[in-house]
Amino acid sequence: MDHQIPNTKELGLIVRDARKQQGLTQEDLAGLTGTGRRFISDLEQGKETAELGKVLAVLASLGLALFAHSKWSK
Amino acid sequence: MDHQIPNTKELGLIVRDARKQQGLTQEDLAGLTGTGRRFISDLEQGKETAELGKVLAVLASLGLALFAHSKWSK
DNA sequence: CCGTTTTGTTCCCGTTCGGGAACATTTTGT
DNA sequence: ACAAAATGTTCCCGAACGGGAACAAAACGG
Repeated sequence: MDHQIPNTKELGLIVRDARKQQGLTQEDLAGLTGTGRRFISDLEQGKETAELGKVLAVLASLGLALFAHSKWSK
Repeated sequence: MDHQIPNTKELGLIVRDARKQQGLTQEDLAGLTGTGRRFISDLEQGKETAELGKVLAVLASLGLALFAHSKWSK
């Protein structure tokens, strides 16, 4: 299933859904990605200033692949 | 055209390509997104710690839509 | 070629991240 | 309803972001 990511709030929801679907707690996910529970909480709340690298790590841990689709494309 | 984004380096390349395709300088893009030229340069170089919200703003300015695709999906 | 433009990199510096821990609140299960 | 677990939130604090400006190097065009 594909989710568009227009903003950080939306991303937060996606992360939360994926995490719950896999029966993980925030603490579990934090452990898997080498971050802290605070970071996961902030991310799920849509914090704008979360660091990109860690966000990608979290997504990867959840088995979520990111794609950029160009409208103009080519 | 779709690009996968496994890490920040890859994202940097995607941003740069899209920017050039549209004939924009880093300064132009920085202006469009309300950031600084330094941020754009860092981003294109794959800086891990770039702030998520600004990254999304840059992608939007370039007409790039982001998608999360779940492997397990459903 | 050589001047112009673009980009990479460094500096200063105010602001903020995010880890860890503690506490409050909410959610969950029985 | 109640205890336990999970999550939200605050604090302390070292580390680093990123804007702006300046300079060097690289890319580009005529």
